Formats: sequence, C-alpha cells, structure tokens
Amino acid sequence: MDIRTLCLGLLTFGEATGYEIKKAFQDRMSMVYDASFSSIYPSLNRLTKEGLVSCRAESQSRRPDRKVYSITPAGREEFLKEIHNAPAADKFRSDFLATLMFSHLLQPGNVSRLIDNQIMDYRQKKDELSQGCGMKQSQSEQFLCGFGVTMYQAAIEYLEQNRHLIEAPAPVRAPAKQSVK
Amino acid sequence: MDIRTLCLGLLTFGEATGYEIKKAFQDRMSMVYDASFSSIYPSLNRLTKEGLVSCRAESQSRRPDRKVYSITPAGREEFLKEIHNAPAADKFRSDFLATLMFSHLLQPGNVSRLIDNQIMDYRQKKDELSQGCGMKQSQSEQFLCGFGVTMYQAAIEYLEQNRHLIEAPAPVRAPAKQSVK
DNA sequence: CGGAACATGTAATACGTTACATGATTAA
DNA sequence: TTAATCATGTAACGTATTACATGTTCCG
Repeated sequence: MDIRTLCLGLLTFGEATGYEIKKAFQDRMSMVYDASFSSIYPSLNRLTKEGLVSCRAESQSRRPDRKVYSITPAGREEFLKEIHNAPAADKFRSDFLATLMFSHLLQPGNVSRLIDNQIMDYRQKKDELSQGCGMKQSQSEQFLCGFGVTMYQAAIEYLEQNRHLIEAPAPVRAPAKQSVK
Repeated sequence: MDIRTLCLGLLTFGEATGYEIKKAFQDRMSMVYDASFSSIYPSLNRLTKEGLVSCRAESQSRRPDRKVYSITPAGREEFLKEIHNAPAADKFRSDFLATLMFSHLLQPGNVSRLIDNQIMDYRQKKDELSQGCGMKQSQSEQFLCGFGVTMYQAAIEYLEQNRHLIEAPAPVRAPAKQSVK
C-alpha cells in the first residue's frame, strides 16, 4: 500500500492537515509504515486533483496556509475498494540478520556486541510500543500494538536463547572449500 | 544494505555467476532480502568497474557468455568495512496490519476471512522455512532460519489468541466524533 | 536563547521493480 | 509439449528519500 492510499485511509478518521497526517503516521502506523513530508504533501495534492479528497485552506498570518483535507465520497469508495483487495505479503528487511549471515568474517567479540546491541534495540522499541499501547483508544490500534510487542518479545527471546549457536561456532572437522551454491 | 553490497557479500562464499547469485539470494537470504536479475547484473557490472570483483568470461555455444565473478582483496576489505558498521534498523512493512487499522470500514466477516488467510499464509511460510532449515549447512544459516520460524510462530499465536479483539468489537457507548489526531 | 512544534513545498537523487529482448537445453 | 533451468542484459517506470527553501510561535 503506498503513501497516497494510506493518507486517504487516515482521512477516514476525520479531516486533517498534511502536518497532522504525518503525526498520525508516527502515532498510529509507525509499526508498519512511515512517511516523510516529502511524500505526504505531494500525495495530498494528487488526491485533491483526483477528486478523492477536498481541501479547505485556512489562511494564517505569517505562516503557510493551513490546508485542511477531507475525504470525499469518491475517495471513501476508492479506499474501500483498496482494503478489500488481498493484502500484499509482509516485507521484512534486516541488516542485522544480513550481517549475521556473514558472521564467519567477524571476530567473536564483534558478533556478541552486535547481538547485545540488537537486543537492547528491540527491548527499547518494545517498551516504547508498550507504553503507547495503553494510550490507544481503538481496538484495532491496541491489537496492532500488541502484535508489535509480541514480535519484539519473540525476537529478544530467540536471540537470548540461540546466540550461542553463532557466538561459539562448532569447529568444523574437515573444512570443505565453500561455495555460494 | 543495498543489493550491490549483498552481492559482494555473497561472493565471500566463493565465485559465482549472476545467475547463481540470484539463487543464493533465494536460498540463503530470502528471509531478509530479495533481488531480481535487473538489480543483480548491473550491480555486478558496477562492482567490476570499481575493482571490487573480477570477472572471468567463459564462452558457451549458443548461450550468453557465462561470467564468473570473484571477490578481489579490495572487495573483501570494502565488505569487511561494511559489516563493521552498525546495521540499519529493521524494517517491517505489512499491508495486512495496515488493513486491520481500518477494520472499522470492513464487515466482520471480511475481517475474519482476512485473518484466516493471513494465518494460513504465515503457516505456509513457516513450514517452507522449517523444511529448508534442516538442509542448511552453516550455523549462521540455521540461526537465521530459526529466527524466521520463531517469528512466524509468534505471529500465528498472537493472531489466534487475540483475533477476537477486532472480530467482535465491543460496542462503544457514546461514539464520540473521531479525529485523526 | 535554544529547541521543539507549527506549516508547506520543490529538486535532486537513490534504489529497485516490471516489462522487454533473446534463445538453447533438459526433464516430466 | 510444456515447463523449468540456464544465461545476460536494457529501458521505462514507480516510489520514496534527503537536502534545500522559508519562516513564526511557544515553552523552558
């Protein structure tokens, strides 16, 4: 789902400015998506051109016009259609895990440090998410939040329980010439 | 980590053609990264220009030259440097979860179907990964594989145990006018 | 006085994908 | 005979990011 569609979706919760949508991304979607102003503002302009949102400009003194966007019936319909499509598969990218694929090139101490840091990272993100969870109003938000917390917890436990596998590599008896295949 | 760097990394396991690197991506890295020929071939050409890999062409009859790439000392050094950098944070994108954020726009039956499908999906991916796990030779590969299996399992359990939260939304007493904020 | 929050936008750039182009060999 | 595997590449396109551009207001 692209930023444009997600902006449209966020507007189903009520009208908002680009600035507020950015905050909504951070507050409610940061677990699964994020967006910068440079993708939000053009998206909003495009949605307006397409007639999927309408825009009311409030002029402010010494500041850019505050542009308040609302979803139109056409926009609502479009978004409804979108969320009835089968969702694309989850995508997970991890430089941490990718690096561990090459742990044969690192010294044991470095592998340990890498894992330590990653655990601390996961812990912190989990805590941040947990804290936010309580403040969420809707069930969906709490559900998502809980999902994130669960995932982080599982990752932490896996790392703690299995790190020895790559920290103390079992000596290979007959080190065959390796190949990519 | 970009495809170019990952190609360089895969070549630390031994020489390979672009075609074989594509397979390596699928076999060993699919959990955390994937790449198409259209990003691999240009990467390899660029790495060659940069002197980080060398290329030996084997001419074949009625088929494009088989180009076998090897990492050079400079390439090895470059990659070493790369994996000693602090890894970028994990990225997780989920259209499924994003869709659930908008479950207030879906009928209960659709929410249930969505979750059912997602669980089946996760189960299948977990099984595929589990199967592959046994065949992996190196500890790092088994470690990564195990990580993936653990994550899928955690996701499945969370969905099964918490789906009722969004399948049967508790009736709101005084439905306040919602807002994005 | 400094930094966060408010407020919107463009330009240049990076990174990757799908579609296009071409074709032989081998196993089911 | 049909699909998979082998084998390499370019062109067009999409999508998002970082850097640039420009301020005011409010809180500590």
